[in-house]
Amino acid sequence: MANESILVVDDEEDVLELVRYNLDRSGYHVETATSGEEALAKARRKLPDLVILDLMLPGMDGLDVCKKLKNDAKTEGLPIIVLTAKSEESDIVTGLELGADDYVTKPFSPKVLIARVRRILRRAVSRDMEKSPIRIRDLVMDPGRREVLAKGKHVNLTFTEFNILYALARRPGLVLTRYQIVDAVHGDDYPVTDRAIDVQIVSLRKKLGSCGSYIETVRSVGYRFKD
Amino acid sequence: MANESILVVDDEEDVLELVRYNLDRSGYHVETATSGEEALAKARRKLPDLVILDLMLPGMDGLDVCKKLKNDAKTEGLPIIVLTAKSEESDIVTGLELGADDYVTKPFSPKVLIARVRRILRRAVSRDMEKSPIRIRDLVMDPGRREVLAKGKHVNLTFTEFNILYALARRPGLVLTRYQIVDAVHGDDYPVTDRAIDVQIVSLRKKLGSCGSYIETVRSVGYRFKD
DNA sequence: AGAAGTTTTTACACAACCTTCACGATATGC
DNA sequence: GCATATCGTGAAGGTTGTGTAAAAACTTCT
Repeated sequence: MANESILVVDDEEDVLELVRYNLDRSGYHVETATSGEEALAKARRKLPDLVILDLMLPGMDGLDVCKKLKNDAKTEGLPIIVLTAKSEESDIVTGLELGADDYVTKPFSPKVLIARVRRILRRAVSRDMEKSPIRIRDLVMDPGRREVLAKGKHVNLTFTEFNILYALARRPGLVLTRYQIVDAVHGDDYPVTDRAIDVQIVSLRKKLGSCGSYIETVRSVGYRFKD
Repeated sequence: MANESILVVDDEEDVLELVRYNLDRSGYHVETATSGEEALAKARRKLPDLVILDLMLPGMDGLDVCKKLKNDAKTEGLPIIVLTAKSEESDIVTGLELGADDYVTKPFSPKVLIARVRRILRRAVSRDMEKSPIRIRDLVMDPGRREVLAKGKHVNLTFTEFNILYALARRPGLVLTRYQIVDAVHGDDYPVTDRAIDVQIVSLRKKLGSCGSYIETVRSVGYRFKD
């Protein structure tokens, strides 16, 4: 896989180095910027896959950078992780409202940062994947439109139902455990009982009518889409 | 299902009880310790699958425990979740640098804790999974799909049958005792009579048809997959 | 804040499964 | 070839996992 590039924006040199070192070690390509202006310029010139943005910047504020990135058509889809001191809680909220995807509070552990980076990038990748519709026998799923057709008839699924079906239908034959399904729907370590999945499966099968039997139960393991 | 054992270390009795109650309910086996020394002793005596460690301990500090666990060859691979009060942020970082795998800040919700526990434990398990299919003569096993083909024909195996066959087929020619097989299927110390294996073997051979003869009996030792 | 819709938990029945048991079959050592 | 330990096998019983409905807990919208 082409290794993703990450733009890190912070005015403190040592933070920059710490982050660069760790991301490097995890196989990412790192660009840096020490001011908001530089960050915007670099982001526009060579679109990175992710921006890690300190909110405390000299001159142009981190929140402004965030806003500008989200307002530019070219960079609006760019995921942003906001870096902030614990005390600036309100900034976190503002940041997230402005479109940041996640935040990490200083002081942060490299491990946590890397984990967040991975999660965000994984999400981005799967967003790309979601472009091409899936067609299996008489079931069609269009991830872009979030639309499902079973035997040509439109089926109305909820958010969770759609995601579960998509996770299964994307890799027919592959068995997913209930917790893998939870991950696919809500991201890592979302706290639910596994029985929640069963309930969703029931209503999925019901809504899908005769296509409902495409979802197979693999006893004491999980579920799979019939191949 | 093999239930994992978790060692919980905290000096406050009520925290201990809260954690125990919730982990119990989720099907884990819980051991407890109220001091660092006790924790180290118990961890070494009977290796748990995971340690939940409060950093605030009387006597030996939680960080020391963490360090000691990571320095002992026997326990270095042991995943650790660190429990800590919100205010001790710097300890979290230190903890993670010392090799802790995750942290939860007090006060914590049981749900979140359980989710973290699951994630950590799952990591260990799923490393085994996602393996490539095995092909021996006219038998094919795909662990990701939990699918078996004998002479090109699909064979429907139960959870236990599949696991036994997989354990044997993974190392053709190697003899496994009945208890090694039990371990492979249910994890350590699962209480069954060894005759239970025989019964499973019978139905396996029956279902596999002519491929059934690939499973050889090694009298007074166990079974093996014919090489 | 209330309502509508969605998701999760809870509880229970039922079916599938695993283990045990009992006894016959088969191998092994003498 | 006989005695003995070990294995094969069918049936019974207990355990576990799943389907399902209904209630509780969240969300979102008004």
